[in-house]
Amino acid sequence: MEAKTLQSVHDEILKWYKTNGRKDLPWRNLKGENAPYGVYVSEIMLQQTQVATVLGKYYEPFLNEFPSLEALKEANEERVLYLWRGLGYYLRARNMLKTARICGKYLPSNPKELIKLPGIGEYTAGAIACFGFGKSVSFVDGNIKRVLSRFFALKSPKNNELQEAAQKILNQQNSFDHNQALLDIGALVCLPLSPKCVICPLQLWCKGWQEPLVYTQKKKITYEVLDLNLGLCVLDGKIALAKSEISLYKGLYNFPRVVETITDEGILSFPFVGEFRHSYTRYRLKVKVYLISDMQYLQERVEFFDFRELDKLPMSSMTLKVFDMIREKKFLDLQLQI
DNA sequence: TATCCGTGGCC
DNA sequence: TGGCCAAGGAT
Repeated sequence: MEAKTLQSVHDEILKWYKTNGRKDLPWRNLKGENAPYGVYVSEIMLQQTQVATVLGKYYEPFLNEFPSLEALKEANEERVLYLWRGLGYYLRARNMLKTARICGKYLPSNPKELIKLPGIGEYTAGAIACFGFGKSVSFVDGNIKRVLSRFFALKSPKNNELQEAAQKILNQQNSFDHNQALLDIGALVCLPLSPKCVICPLQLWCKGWQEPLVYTQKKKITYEVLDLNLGLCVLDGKIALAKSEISLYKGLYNFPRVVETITDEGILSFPFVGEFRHSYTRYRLKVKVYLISDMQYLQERVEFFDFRELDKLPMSSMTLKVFDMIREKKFLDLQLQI
């Protein structure tokens, strides 16, 4: 691309950004020495997660409780996971704590250093360097990948080709607005299935706009349906929960699974509390909850919690759904007072 | 390289 | 309603 053309591309991108870009994102308006930390928190939360979700319930409460990397460093893991309740991909939260403890007071500003930290990959390292430290660096996320693939007509491009494309089109004079503009164009204009090429500031130079779907083909997900039988076990007004030690929901408190016992009636003969559907990644769960009075029918080692302690524990959305269901059914009201 | 790791919202 | 998606990283 000629220098003159590139200049026009940069101008159009920034012009579009000034009138159409998202200026309301709190992590794009941070000042002072803690700006990199705020950007860091936002970038981790935004991994595979919608902006609206992060904005709604998670970003500000987290920054209020842990306003700096130094504050986060002193946190205990359960509290960090608690603030992550329902956000998903809980490894992110545990890795943030690890990173804070490794770094101490400040994050490094160099992408090559950032990427060595747990939970920070190629995209996040570049985004922190650019948005947090004002470095003139390029990076590629799902949005930018789509924009660049279409712009340069790259069919199933390899990672290094995308990185080179991003570097080639980077606006060194204003990388912050340029990169944020590319993210916004991807999110608002260059949509996966129905791109709005008519209003796109890049259409004049885009090599892929006439057949945009060619560049966004994805693998089909094979969903799997699973039954999950959980036990509601209450002793002396306390409820049994198991802290996960496997990668799924690691560090969170879950209802224990029930051992399968074959009876004449069917698989399980325990009193039935209720059921609901829940899905995660490629699994569709039908979750059934049974009342269990004998711990020997529980598959996991459990701890017992008073109902007053429950609201302080880190939990997944699935576990919160179990509590919602119990509450709705007025089940165990007397025993648990919930 | 492919799979695992969550969730809520959309149509 | 069910398939699909959204500012990825770790293994």
